Amino acid sequence: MKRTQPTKLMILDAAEELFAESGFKDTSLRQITGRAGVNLASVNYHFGSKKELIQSVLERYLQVFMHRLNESFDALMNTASVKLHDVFTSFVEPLLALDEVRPKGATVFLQLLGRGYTDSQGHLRWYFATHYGEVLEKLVQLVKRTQPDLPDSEIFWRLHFTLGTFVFTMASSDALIEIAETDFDEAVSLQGLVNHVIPYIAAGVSAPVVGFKN
Amino acid sequence: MKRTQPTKLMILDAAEELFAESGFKDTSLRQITGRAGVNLASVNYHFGSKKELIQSVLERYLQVFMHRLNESFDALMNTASVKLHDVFTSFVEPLLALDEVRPKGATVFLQLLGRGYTDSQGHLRWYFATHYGEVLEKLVQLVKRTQPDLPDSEIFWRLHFTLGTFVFTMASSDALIEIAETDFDEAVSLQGLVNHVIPYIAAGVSAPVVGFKN
DNA sequence: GTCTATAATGGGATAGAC
DNA sequence: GTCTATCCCATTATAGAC
Repeated sequence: MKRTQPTKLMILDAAEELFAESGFKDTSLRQITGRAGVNLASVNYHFGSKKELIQSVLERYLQVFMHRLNESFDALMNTASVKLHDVFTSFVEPLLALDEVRPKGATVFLQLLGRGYTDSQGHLRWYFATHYGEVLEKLVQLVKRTQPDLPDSEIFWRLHFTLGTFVFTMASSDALIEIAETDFDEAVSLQGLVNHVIPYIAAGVSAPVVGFKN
Repeated sequence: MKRTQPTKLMILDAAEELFAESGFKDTSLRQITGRAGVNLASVNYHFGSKKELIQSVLERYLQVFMHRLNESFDALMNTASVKLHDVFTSFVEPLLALDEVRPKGATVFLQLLGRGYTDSQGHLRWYFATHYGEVLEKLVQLVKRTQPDLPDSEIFWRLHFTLGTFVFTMASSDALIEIAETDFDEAVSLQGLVNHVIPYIAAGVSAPVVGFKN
């Protein structure tokens, strides 16, 4: 009853907060162990290196999120008429489920995602493709079904635009929510922010196709 | 005739390349002076500190870009019927003008913008608001004119989503263009990428307004 | 203005006692 | 598993000769 938490968990919890706030490179092991109240050397004992610590932090969320997202997609693929809005809405439940992994889990995860994408030069993209390619493929199939006239390459572009919208928005969600509060008297939660962004990206992905000059 | 270039310029040119590639934090003064072929100490002599060097690199582009963008907006505001698509298209000319500042200037500028927004925790957002608030205000006015039914707060949200789409896309433009090349046999230039993204963001901003739960 | 040399700091990682 | 002490490295920045 007096035990607080295993050191390994304390490190993970402190690390993810700091990573989300300041990015991976700008967070030192000394800051992490300081906040966690554990010894500096314990990071290397439990994780081997800072790099592996970063991976562990991300994986704790990715496992839960991707598993649930996969199930959401499966359910949707067995549905008669799928709307694009439904495809993006199926991200919501898996995302909010992360609040059970950790307090503020959904927010932190999205911020980490943003950090991972911009800090580490495509490393995360490669990790996604190799570890969760199957889930991503289902996403493409679902979008394809709702937008049968969209060429494959255009789906590729628009899903990447969407990723950018989402990741950037969530990486700066704290600032955005604060501005909305002070400038527009709107008290917005993370869920509310997601509700705002879904119509935006759904409209973008389903925009009419025009002739392009590349 | 034998003079290559002033040291100060050599530093700026080398710095912006490395910053765009790897971010501000991940680029050391040693890398910069190494590529520029100048002495390490000259950075502090000419710029005072790394921080001021970063500012100088950004300002060289921002001055040109914002000045031209302001003119584009002025021209548009004197036009009878403005379409949303026109508003976003008015970013194109000021952007491409940056290729005259430096080779690959437009690409580099957009990548720097992405870096600045994600690396430095809202510092750049504040800089924008204080130095170029007038131009941003014109943007809001123009969008308002094309979307009279959109509440102010919704314009705020959607313009930030748009910023995210744009910045993220451009920060990873190299990777995206390479993927399009290998996976879809599409040879896309930066201009082509911009052409792809404009319909997406225009559709997002003009999406129908729905009732929200915040 | 440019150079060498070096100060001052902070980073990740580890050896070895407990 | 945990701690102290330390190593080794890279960084930014500066002092001072030229």
